[in-house]
Amino acid sequence: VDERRRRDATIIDVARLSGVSKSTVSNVIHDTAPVAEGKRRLVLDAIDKLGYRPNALARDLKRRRSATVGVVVGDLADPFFGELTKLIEQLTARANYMTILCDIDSAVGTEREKISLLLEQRVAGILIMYFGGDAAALDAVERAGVPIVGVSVVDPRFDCVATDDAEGARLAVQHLLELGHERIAYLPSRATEASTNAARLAGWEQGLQHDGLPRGPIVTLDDEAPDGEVVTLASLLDSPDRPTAFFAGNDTTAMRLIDRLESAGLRVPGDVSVVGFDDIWLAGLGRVELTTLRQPVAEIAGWGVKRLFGHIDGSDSRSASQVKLPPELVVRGTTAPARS
Amino acid sequence: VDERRRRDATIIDVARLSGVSKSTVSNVIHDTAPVAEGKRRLVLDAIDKLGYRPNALARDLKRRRSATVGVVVGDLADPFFGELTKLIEQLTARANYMTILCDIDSAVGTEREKISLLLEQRVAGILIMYFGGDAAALDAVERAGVPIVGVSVVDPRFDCVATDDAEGARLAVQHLLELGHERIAYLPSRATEASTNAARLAGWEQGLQHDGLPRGPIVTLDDEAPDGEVVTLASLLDSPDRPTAFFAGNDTTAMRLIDRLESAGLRVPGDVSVVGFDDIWLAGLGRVELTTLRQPVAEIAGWGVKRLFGHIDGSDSRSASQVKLPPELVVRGTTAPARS
DNA sequence: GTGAAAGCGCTAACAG
DNA sequence: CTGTTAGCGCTTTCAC
Repeated sequence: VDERRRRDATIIDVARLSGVSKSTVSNVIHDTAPVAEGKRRLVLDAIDKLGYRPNALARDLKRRRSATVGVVVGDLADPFFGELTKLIEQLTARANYMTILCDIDSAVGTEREKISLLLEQRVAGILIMYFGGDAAALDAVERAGVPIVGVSVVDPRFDCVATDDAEGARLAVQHLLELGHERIAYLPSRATEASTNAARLAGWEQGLQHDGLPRGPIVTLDDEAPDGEVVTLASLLDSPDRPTAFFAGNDTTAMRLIDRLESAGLRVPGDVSVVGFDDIWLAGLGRVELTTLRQPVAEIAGWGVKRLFGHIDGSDSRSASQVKLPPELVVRGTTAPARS
Repeated sequence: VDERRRRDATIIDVARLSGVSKSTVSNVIHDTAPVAEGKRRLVLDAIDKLGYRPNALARDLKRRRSATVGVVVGDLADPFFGELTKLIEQLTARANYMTILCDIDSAVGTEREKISLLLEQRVAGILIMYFGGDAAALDAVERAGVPIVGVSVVDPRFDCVATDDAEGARLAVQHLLELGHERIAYLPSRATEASTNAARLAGWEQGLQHDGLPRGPIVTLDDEAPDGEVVTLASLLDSPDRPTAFFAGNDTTAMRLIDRLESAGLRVPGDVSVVGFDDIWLAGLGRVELTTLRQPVAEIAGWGVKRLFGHIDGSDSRSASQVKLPPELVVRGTTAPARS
């Protein structure tokens, strides 16, 4: 006997047991029309007795919209995205929607397919924290008429809410310049999405230009063959004009960098200064004391979810617009004056 | 004109456009029966032309089972659970299932309700990383015949796969004893679930007993009124017989503890030793160098998902059994010999 | 090989 | 107030 194939109680079972019709049951469940008190009790009892639980699949099929939203994240293991995802899930739950999770692992490969699956599930909307840039995926979403909003991501093709990354980078550079640094490198992060990294890179360039300084190198921690203008950290350390400061694309990258620097015998911030981005909770620990740019993560999540639901219930317009929230420079112990 | 309410193309549209019946379309989509090559092409073309995407809601309703699993987590913002969740999502996706996420925020309050919603979605199974102990919630799952497996959680009422927490705690204590510590406190973590904390606590007690040593205090970082035998860290620091070592319930708690200790002027490991649990990636950083117990997180995720699918496809028996994976002591820089 | 038909469980008119 | 009815989009026998 396959116990699992036992059929769940349906609304019809409830109707039968309580001696009313399906509609009446539906009415007492959703309070969608007044029901005589006697029958209401009967129905409630029957529901209880049968352990009846409405079938969301059937409901959503009928309503032609589901109460789920898709959440696409680049790397859940990064504490910043863990926190952001957590907040999003909470806000979404509060709106009585469930969250379908997709971790893209910062790889473009699975993007199209995963989004396609989300669409098959008929999600009411998509919150995307990492966009690899697959135009076909976006087209599909568009054609399906499913609203999508970028959270901590910026792309002109859809609504976005993110920290003002360029501004943050400018603040970082400015801070470093004020400390007398002149050779400032940039270290993009892997978990962070391309456009975000690009914006931070642009801010870094601008900050430098503003002072008429040459752009420092773009660095990677990976020792694999660096492509293009990217340079490995290892190759930099021995260089005579090694940067005196690094601006990292996010906090975890910054922490990794510091680790590398220190195990190469350099002191932070004595020999080299480092500033991160995100201000994850760990950045504030006494042993880390990372100077960084705080992202207003709760606001980002709040805005993102709010805008998505604005689109879902049609109260919001369809035009793609960008909300940029200001980052805040948090000066801690990984930056110090440049040695002259 | 409400663009969003435009109906998606259905299988009937495809059938009409390609001049065949629904069944044939279904057959070419699922390759469930041979279809003449000519018709097959026609159908494929029509699908492409219409941008047809099967409706998972309808499919699942008909099949009476959905291709989703519910994932319940206590605190996604904790890096350990972020990573575990990520792994679970990947494995689940590989099995062509989608993941519905529920963050319980380590609060029992929402547990019953969230699980109920998962059941309404007719998830094929539930993976639970945090169980507050709500028996009614469990009953409901049971009655619905939905398989549930605990991941990094142990409870006799369902299948579980977790690190051998007691063993880990014993190893921690043993390590500390070997270093000459005699007053060893335990600091449970908040993100971690009660039974897990209990197991670690039990292991800690056992380890101590084994050497005939008295149990040290159970400590909390919160300065709110501690209940029962729990004592605040603050009250301990001034005490003449302050512990010389702490065993923390997880790495983030350990890192918080170190922070507190150090800002109170104590040196770690000079004055007091600390060992964590989990071995999250950050624990290995040069600045942290946390001595901890490594959980085999990939194995846990792998086993958990595997067992869940074993139940889903009926190949696994229904009896609740516990899989315990061995932790590994990783000695780093937060433990040192006790000062005599 | 292919199509017709019977639902899956529920909602939403619409009558009474 | 309450019941009847007509689907939502798809899978799955079962004939032809």
